[in-house]
Amino acid sequence: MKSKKEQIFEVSARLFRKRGYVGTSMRDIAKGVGVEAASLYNHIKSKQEILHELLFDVAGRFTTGMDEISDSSLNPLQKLEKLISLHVRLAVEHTDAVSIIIGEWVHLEEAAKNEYTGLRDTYEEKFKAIIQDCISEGHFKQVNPEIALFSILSTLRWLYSWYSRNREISSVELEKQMIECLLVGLKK
Amino acid sequence: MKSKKEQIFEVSARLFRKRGYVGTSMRDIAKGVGVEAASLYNHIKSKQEILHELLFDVAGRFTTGMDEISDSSLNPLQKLEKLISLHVRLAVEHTDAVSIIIGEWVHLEEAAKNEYTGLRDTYEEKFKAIIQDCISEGHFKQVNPEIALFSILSTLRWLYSWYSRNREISSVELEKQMIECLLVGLKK
DNA sequence: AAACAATGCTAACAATTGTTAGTTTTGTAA
DNA sequence: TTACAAAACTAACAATTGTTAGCATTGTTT
Repeated sequence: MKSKKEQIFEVSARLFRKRGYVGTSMRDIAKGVGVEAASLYNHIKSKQEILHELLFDVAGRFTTGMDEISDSSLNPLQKLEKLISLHVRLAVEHTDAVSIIIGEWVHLEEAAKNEYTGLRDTYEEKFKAIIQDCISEGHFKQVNPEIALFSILSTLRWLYSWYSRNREISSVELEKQMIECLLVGLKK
Repeated sequence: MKSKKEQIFEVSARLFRKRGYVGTSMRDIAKGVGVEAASLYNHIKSKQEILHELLFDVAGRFTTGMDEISDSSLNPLQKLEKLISLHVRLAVEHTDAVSIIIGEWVHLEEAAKNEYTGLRDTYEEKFKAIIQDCISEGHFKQVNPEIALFSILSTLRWLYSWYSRNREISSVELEKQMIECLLVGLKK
């Protein structure tokens, strides 16, 4: 059974995704939970805390996943496949939270925002390093690694959006197709 | 010389991008323009009108561009290249507005929101048709066209964000690299 | 100079915001 | 049953929101 605090986070994630952080009032959240707005404060400290919790929880899952993959003994191409798998899994399991991490981090208060962008930059750096390894070890052509990173990452970031519109595809199939499109290429 | 109305749209685009539509007040916009909030209403009808104008202006540029390319006599692969070129150009020339089209359309009021999603769906359908032509005419492998569409489009949508962080690259070079990554593929 | 419209200003409005204080209800342990 | 803590409620707060009304200033046309 879910605790009230968890309920609040769940409802908030759904509403933040639909109307944004600023566009969602504490009274909206309260209504979703089935309680008066003031009662929320028996469980949480502030509205900002909700955003912070939602965002850093899923950010942590990404960075943990990245570290495991990055530190593994797989070859760089296999690492990329694992990263795609990570993104697919998190997009499927935490659709709303992933949506928020992408669109609503700007509404974190200054200190938390800096912390978040730091995490994100580190994540992107590690991602890029793996792509560069793919190039130097001869798996990839001599493409601009920045642009390859950007191309892959933006697709992975959008996964949550696409997945919520096309639930019928299995995540295994989705993963396979993503590898084909992103890593192998479309051209015959 | 820019009219006051154009100034308002310009400032609004910048602020909407930074803090979102709901997170930007009319007083914020007024300060950016150098005027009192009430004075804005000599030039515009409402805050919603600003969002509507910004959004549908750039949406129109996308649909016009798509129609020209779609109706042309180019082969489907050339059409895709033209589409990439279109997205690069609009991301460079209208960075803020493109950002808004992606993140803030949810704050359109109901009727306009439906109109917008209609435009977007049509756009995506035409995009997908071109990809399907690429497959059936033998330019592309037998990939899932939905996923190929999604992969390409999400990268193109994220262009504005990447471009604002990496201004030094020329848009010609950017375009070339995008074609390589998105259409040809990374694998050696 | 007189007349005019365009555009600015101040002041105010009703509604909504996040949050707090104080009190009552609920559920559990003694 | 009594006692106590958890969690709900009502009421209210100061601030901010988009917008309007009414008036002053500006610049242009007669």
